[in-house]
Amino acid sequence: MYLTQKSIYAIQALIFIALNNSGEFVPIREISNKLNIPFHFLTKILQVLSKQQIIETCRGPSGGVRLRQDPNQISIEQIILSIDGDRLFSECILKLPDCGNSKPCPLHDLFAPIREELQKMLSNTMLALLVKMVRDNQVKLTSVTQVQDFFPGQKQTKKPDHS
Amino acid sequence: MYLTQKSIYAIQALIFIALNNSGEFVPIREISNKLNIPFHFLTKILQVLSKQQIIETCRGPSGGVRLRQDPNQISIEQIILSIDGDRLFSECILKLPDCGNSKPCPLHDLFAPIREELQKMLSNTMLALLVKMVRDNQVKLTSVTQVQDFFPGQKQTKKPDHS
DNA sequence: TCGATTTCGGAGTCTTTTATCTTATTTGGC
DNA sequence: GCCAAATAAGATAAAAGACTCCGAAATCGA
Repeated sequence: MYLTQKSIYAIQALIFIALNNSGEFVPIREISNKLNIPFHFLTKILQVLSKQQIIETCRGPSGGVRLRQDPNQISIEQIILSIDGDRLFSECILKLPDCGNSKPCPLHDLFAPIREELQKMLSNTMLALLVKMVRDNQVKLTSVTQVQDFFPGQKQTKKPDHS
Repeated sequence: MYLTQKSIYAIQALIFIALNNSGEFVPIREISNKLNIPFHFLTKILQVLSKQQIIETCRGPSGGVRLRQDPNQISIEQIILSIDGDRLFSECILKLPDCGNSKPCPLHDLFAPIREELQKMLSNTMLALLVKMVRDNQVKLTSVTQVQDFFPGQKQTKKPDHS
């Protein structure tokens, strides 16, 4: 309703990448498997984040992706803007093409403060905070997974990959 | 981004119907023409609003639709709920199926107050208020139309209908 | 250098939402 | 009773969003 599936995947993936932020590249396939995100779809999302300088990629064996910026510097707003553009923050609620302050739609003025607050919240929320919450097990990143499952415990039940 | 096209059309149509709230039935074709809403699509939306007791319909010559409730009693929230259900107010931002207060998603707690405020605003905003704003020409209902155009002024340039 | 592994990028498919078409059914007036 | 005007409802089509496939390019290790 608020975010596209792309943005959702982008946020989840970046949290996962930041969790493994040891300087090594995380293979996209691993992200896809652990978070249950369709592999090829994720690939394209990460390509966008790469062009936006949020992550960097490396091909070949032991390649993958890693953060290019400090997770304390990456806001959730920035992620959403990279993937969805600014529709969430600026498009008219009733989709009137020229809705603005001079001749707004009936909901414009009522909505404006709320979406402003939303944008403020998202621009003040840094990736690092969400990562901390996941790491402390206060929140979950997927419907079934616990943090422990993200890290090389032992016998990884090999799931069929989502290619 | 926030509302589906159906909800948007529903809100616009109800404002238009309330503008013509003289006790007579407003033909759906007229709403469709004046607001540039696809006729058959609008028909189905209004059928839902009819089942929800928000409007009543009448077939046959000089038939159409009219409000069943006082526009002061119809909230925008109610319209959205009728058409889209409560997804806007309750569905997890990251679409985690079991995101709740016990084990939420990373954005749950940050989003909660904002969407609560959104719901409060929409439940406090009554159709009558939006109607007044349109009537007073403070806001516009479609991208091009002025209030005067809604009422039988004179030579109506007959547009091709959107069937 | 070769082969395996991984991302890149273009094209194509599937699914959901939005919109259209067609055939009833109801209603009112003559 | 019949015709015209309107909504009701089901089937179909188009557009957008979500997802897949495949060949190419880069990289690493043997």
